[in-house]
Parts: sequence; C-alpha cells; structure tokens
Amino acid sequence: MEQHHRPDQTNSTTAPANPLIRKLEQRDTLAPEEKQALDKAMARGRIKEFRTKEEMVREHDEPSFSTLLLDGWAARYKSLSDGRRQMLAFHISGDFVDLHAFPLKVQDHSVVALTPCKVVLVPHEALNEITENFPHLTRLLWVSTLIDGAIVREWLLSTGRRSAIEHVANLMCETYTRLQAIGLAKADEFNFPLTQAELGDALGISTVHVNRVLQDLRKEGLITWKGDRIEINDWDRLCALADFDPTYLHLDQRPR
Amino acid sequence: MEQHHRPDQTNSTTAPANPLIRKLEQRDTLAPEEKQALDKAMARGRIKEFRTKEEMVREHDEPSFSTLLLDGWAARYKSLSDGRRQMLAFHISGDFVDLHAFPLKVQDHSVVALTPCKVVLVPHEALNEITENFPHLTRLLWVSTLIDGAIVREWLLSTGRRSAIEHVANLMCETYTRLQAIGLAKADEFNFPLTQAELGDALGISTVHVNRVLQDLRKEGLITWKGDRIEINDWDRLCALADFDPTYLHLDQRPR
DNA sequence: CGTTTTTTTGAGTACAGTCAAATTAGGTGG
DNA sequence: CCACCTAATTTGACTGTACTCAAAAAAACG
Repeated sequence: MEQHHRPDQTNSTTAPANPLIRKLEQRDTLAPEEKQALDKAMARGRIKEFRTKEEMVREHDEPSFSTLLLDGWAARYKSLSDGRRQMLAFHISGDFVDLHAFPLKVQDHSVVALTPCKVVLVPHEALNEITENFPHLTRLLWVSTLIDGAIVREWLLSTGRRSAIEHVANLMCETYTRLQAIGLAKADEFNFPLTQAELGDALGISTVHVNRVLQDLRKEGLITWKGDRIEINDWDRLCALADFDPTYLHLDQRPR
Repeated sequence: MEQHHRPDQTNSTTAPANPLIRKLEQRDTLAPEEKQALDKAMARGRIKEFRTKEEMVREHDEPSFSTLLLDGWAARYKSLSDGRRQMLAFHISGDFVDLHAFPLKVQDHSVVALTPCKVVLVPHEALNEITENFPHLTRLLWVSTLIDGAIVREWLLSTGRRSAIEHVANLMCETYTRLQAIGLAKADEFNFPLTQAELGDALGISTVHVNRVLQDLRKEGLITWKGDRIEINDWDRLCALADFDPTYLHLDQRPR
C-alpha cells in the first residue's frame, strides 16, 4: 500500500499507459516537458485501492491530495440528512474524482467506489507546482473540471425535464460515448457495473421505477442489460428518444 | 454601445467598484498587480446591455470573449428539442456567465437576461494573458467556475431528491445567502425578479405546481413573495425544511 | 383605462412512489 | 459441483405528488 507509482517509460508517440495523459491528449497536444511534469506529479502520489461501496472521498474533508482514478468505476454523490441520496457523476479511468478540491480546498460532496478501484493520490503541492510553471497544462486541468460541470448540467436537464425513460436513454448514450472515446466500449456493447438501486440514485427515481423503465426500453428493442453489460440494440432510436447532443461532452480535439 | 469600460481608480483599500475584484477578494487577497491586471483585462472589453428575456449567450456559439455581469440577473439554461426548458444557474453582479467557454471554446448551453442586464465582454485574449502571467489569479478564476459547478450539483440534488417544497426552500436559502454575501440583501428580505413560470423552469416543475407550493410556504409562515421581493419569515424553519448546508457555496475566505 | 402578463383556482389524469412479497442471480464454502 | 446464503431484480396493489388543460382573477404596464 505504501508503494509508489512508476511513470510509464515507453515511447511517448504510442498511446500512453498513463490514463491522465491519454485523457488530456484527447483534447489537446502536450509538450514533452508537460507530459514529464504530469508523470512526475503522479510519481509523487501514493497508490491506493478501494473495495466496492467503500467511501473514497468524504464531504467536508480538506484533503492535501486529489484522487486520480486508474482503474474501476466511482460515483460522486450528495445525501440529504434523512438518507435520500443523489449521484452527481460517474467516473472512470483517467478521471480525477476530486480535482475541484485542489482550488476549492473543501469537499462539498462525497465519492464512493462502484467497483474495486485503484487510484493515485496526487499531492496538491505537486499540482500547485504545475499551476505555477505550466499555464497550458493548468488550462487543461481546468478544462477537465469544466467538462465534469457540463455533464452535471446535462444531468440536471435530464432530472428536471426528461421523463424517466428519456433520462435512462440519455444516460446510456452519454456513458457509451464516454467509454467509446477512451476505447472501453465494443461496437454496440459496454460495461455498466451498477445495480438498479444505484442507477435510481443517479436518475433521482425509485428502484422499482428503474426496473419498470428498463423493461419498457427492452420491450421497445432499444437496449438489453444483462449482468454488468449493456447492449445497444438501436442506437439511432435511442439517441432520438434521449434527445442526445454530445456537444456537452467536449470530446473534440481543441488545440490551444 | 461602442464605449469602453473604465477601471475604477479609487483607493484600492476600500470596497472596489469593480464587481469582479470584489467577488474574488471575498475568497482570497489580491496583489496590487493582480487587481491591475483584472482592471486592464476588463478595460479591453466592450460594455453591452440586454433587455429582459433577451438571449445573452447561445448554445453552440464559439465566442471570443466571456460575459461578466455588471448589473441585473441572468440565467443559464438548456432546452430539449420540444421546448421543455431547464434553468441551470442564476447569476448576479460580479459573475461571469460563460467563463467556462474560455477554456472550453464551445458554449454547451444558453444564457438569458432575467432583468435588464449590463455586462462587459472580456476578450479571451485578455484572459489568456492573465493565465500566462498570473498563476494565482488563474486559480481564482478557476475557483469561480468550480463554485458554479458546486451550485449546479446542489440543484441536481434538489431536483432529484428534494420534494418541491423542500426544493423551493433550498433555493430561497441559497439565493438569500448569495445576495447577503455581496451586500444585496436586507436583514430578512431580498430581490427576486423571476416569474413563477421561470422559477418552475429552475425547479423542474410546472408553473401551476410552483404556485401551489408557494401557497403552502406562505401558509406555513416561512416566506412571503410580493412583486419582486421575497421576505423570509422564519429563517431557521426554512433552513430545516431545506436541509440547507451552505458549504457548497464556498463563501469562506481561503487565502492561498 | 385598456391590454397583456402573471397568478390563481378547479377538475381530471398520469407518472412515479411506497410497501411488501416473490423470484432470480450471484457468490461462497463444503 | 452443489447447497446455501445474500443481494438484486421483478411483480402486484395501492397511494400520492405533480401534470395538463382550461378558465378566472389579479397585477403590471404603457
């Protein structure tokens, strides 16, 4: 548990094993010294593993590091004092689950592991050195928190104005698109390791209603969900039902 | 309309007339050269006015400037293709309504003026110079977009898991607290220039239901809404009903 | 003072929630 | 590999919150 992260030493012109670099390069090119700075920052972080359902980040904490997800699925959430819970985001490999707490200092929500997770705890001090010396890299880290924000806005639109079935459809389109972008989706199938109860907490509806809506989607021939795999049976009709416009995912290359 | 913004030349130890500086100083101290850089950036921007209900920022636009609100109320929103609309945020004096589009380049939602608004259009080029030369200031601009994000997360919690009456209560607590922080609220009263239909679009409920929930709140002796003024009749019970925890507003001083 | 917008009320409906129980699936140890 | 245990899914019956449509009343605006 006290081991340290070794940066990837392979040829940097091939796809990087460092999932953060891979993610940032999706958006913009990185100079060699910028990649080096990221590798160096991550190398200063401790590797940590979480079990399913374990709390990774707690509301009101003031950690001195930010948590970069290397492997597994995690979810941000907030709870009301009587226990009602709302998921705020899903995170996968390459995502910082709490980069916002680097500038903000205080956690305003919690993060839970949805599957076994492997993370690296990047010291805020290391991030601070990046912001002092690499303005372009700083903007890219800023971008990554902004995309998180854009996704939450789409979730708010879904929760406020989409019907339950449209909401599920939209989340499926979003998740498939995100996984596709980092090569974690097959042609028409992707991993979705949530329970229906957890999905309900993400959609803001009850478990029972999730179940009924999924049956409707299956009957309509749009998606099939078996175990932790979701198969998309009719992408076009799913997108139409969802009113899906991927602009908010900001997946296009946008060089500086 | 082609006039330029003149930075405030008064003694910088008193409350600044520049609402952006005032807002950032709420969070952290600014060095004189940082204030100067902000004033200079704003001085390069064109002043513009919008009428009530006028669109200030359009989804999919790629503007070369960001819109800083000097006066009035504005709201971010997204719409579904059949017209259903969800508000995503309210903005008041000192807020950038689209700072995210500086790093992201593309607008993923629109912004509408809720009242007559006066803004300054700060060129992205000017912001870019700030990020190249003032890392601390960059972090503060980053913080401001992160607080926007934290508020949207609270709205998502409200929309997904709070009942309509709890949701209204929470929004009233949030709005009062934000206005209070910049000196725009009286002891137990504040300006709220929305129609019930607009409030419904913010809450994700119908206009009719807004009206009925407001009657319940009035009957309970919690708030009174007359014209564009809301009076808080019982702050403690309102907070309790709302399950209000202002952590997510990040209003405390957090020096670097 | 008339026009338009906003708020309010009423009646009927529908989407989604709750509670409880049955069924199925998944994981573990013998 | 099977039996058992637990967790997850599915079903049924009933309830309730919030929606729609329509119209009346009240406010705001010029």
